Amino acid sequence: MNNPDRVAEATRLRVQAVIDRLDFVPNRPAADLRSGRSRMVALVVPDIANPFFAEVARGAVAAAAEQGYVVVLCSSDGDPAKEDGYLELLDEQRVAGVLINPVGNAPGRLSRMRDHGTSVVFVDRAARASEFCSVAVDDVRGGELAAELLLRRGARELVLINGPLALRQCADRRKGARRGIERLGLPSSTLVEFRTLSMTIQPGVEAAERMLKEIPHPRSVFCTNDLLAIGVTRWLAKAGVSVPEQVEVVGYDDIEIAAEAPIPLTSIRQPKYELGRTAAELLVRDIEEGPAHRHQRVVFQPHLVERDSTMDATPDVTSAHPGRQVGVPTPA
Amino acid sequence: MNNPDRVAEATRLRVQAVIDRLDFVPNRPAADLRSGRSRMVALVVPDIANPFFAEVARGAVAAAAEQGYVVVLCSSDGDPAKEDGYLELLDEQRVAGVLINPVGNAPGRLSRMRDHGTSVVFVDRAARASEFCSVAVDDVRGGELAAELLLRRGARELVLINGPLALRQCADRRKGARRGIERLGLPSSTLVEFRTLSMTIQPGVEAAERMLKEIPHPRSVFCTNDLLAIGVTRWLAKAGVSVPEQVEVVGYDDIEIAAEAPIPLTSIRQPKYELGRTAAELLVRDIEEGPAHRHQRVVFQPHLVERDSTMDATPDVTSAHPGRQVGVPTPA
DNA sequence: ATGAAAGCGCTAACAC
DNA sequence: GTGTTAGCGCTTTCAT
Repeated sequence: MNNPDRVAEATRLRVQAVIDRLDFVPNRPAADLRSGRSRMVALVVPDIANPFFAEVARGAVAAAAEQGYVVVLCSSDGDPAKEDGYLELLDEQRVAGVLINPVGNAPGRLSRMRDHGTSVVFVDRAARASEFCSVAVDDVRGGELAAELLLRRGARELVLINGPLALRQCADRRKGARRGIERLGLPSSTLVEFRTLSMTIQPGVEAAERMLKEIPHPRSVFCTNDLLAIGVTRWLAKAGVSVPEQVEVVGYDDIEIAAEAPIPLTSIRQPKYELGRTAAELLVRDIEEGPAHRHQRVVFQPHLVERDSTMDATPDVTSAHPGRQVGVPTPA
Repeated sequence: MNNPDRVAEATRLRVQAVIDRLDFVPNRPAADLRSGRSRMVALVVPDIANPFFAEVARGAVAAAAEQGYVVVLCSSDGDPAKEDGYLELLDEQRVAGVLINPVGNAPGRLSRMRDHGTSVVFVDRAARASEFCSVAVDDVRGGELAAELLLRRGARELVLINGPLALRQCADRRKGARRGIERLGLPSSTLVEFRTLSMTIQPGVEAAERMLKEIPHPRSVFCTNDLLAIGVTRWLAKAGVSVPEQVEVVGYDDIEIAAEAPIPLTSIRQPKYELGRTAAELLVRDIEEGPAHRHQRVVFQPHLVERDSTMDATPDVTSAHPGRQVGVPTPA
């Protein structure tokens, strides 16, 4: 049945007939038990409904499917206890591997699972290459891209609307903005930062209000995510400041509504799908190469999507609604 | 090990010590194979990243967890072939049950799976009660709620911005609007419908443009989803028509950005989480009751969430930002 | 209260 | 090319 070509045609047909008649469905867990192999892997993320992870999941599922693997989706709700519960479950289920964006200090359990023979790949989080494979996106470079775009016309200040620095993304994107400023030979005082407690629309509105009190005529604002940016543009509109003529605004993440906002938003896009694909490919390699496998770190480059919230850098090209992509994703 | 109380304390401790020392993890598939039972169920939906299904999933996962079951998430991407692939996989994995919002004509395979002993519950889609359990939301009632709200001030026309009637939701919500009009003793010509090909922001913008050409001074607009409504309000703003003073607008689904829109949107909320919970509860009942199980249909009632895009029906109550809920969810 | 034995559905290794 | 066999890790039953 599993090697249809190694069997006489007549027998094959006879078997097939019986399969159809009895409506036979093979018992996969039994097969896996016997063969000691499984083609099931898991993706564990804080929130599968988050567009970022949803797209990562698509990529991972597609790549896994190509290699004959299936992916089960686990959403830990950002709760370390739930995450650990899922990992325990997956361990018991004897999945062949796990793709994970850990929220808790999962490494302990993950190390044990790996010692059991379960492959592990970190997603959107760099891991020590000696321990696990990992795929991530270069957030520092993303911040740099935003800063370079905003400062290209000679603005003397760059406002950064940022979330909690405890989030690696926020810290990295700020570092990138700083680096961009440095590269252009501007003083570090060019960067003026306003911090929010959470990264949603309303805090963005409030941050913009604070900003205008301190800096009545900002030229350029970099928000470390799109929701903040939408909040900022909303307040600017209310205050009668026109975007992009008076202020240019750049967001981050390129979520779906960035293109659909009242003023379509220039943003930094992360290669989410590719992130998922690559993670799954690494995982399958890890699984199939066994102990011989050498872990590796892959870092993707983000790229700029220019829309109406910034002015055309190259006025001879029409800014299309879906956004022109500048730069190319580069696995490193 | 599975009945720690039926064993001498000393032995229990000795066993536990060995478990810890060897880092032993029980093999669940092997246990299931032997016992012929499984506590794994699946949720198959067109798009797990869709906020509606994401919330359904949360409810289902929570309810299942309470009963000791785990839920694996499958996103069929609205592709009948992928859906069927997942069902085949789940059949082979010998899951105990399946929660499904079918996109293809899955009933054939589902009937076979049920005959194999796999329980099946339809989600957000009524099933013939003789075949499967099902949970759904009353979209007709939702349309009626919207129409009643919009017509309460004596408007003589109700504009309906609707998607393709091929979608049951669109057809049902329209039917509800009609029923509302009828209830109020108004002529059926009160309803003026504009149709879009898809239910996103841009088609909403375009529909609003068409609407204003035909009806220069609409009083009330009901959009059969929130994205259409956001598009509509965007065009109205551009055209200088004020919401809600000149036109009241009601959306549907109460997605997250409905509350975050420039004009927070009045919408119809569906009890998504409860839908998932109830579906999972029915599924577990089906699984555990075995062949004795009687299938049942559960229908939830949607409710109105009033925000700034409609005027206060009861001016003495402050319209809070998160929205006042009118009406109570009612399993029927 | 504990141990021994059978067997769930399948695959791999071997003989025919 | 085809049939036979042992055994994956566990639960269940039965004997001690």
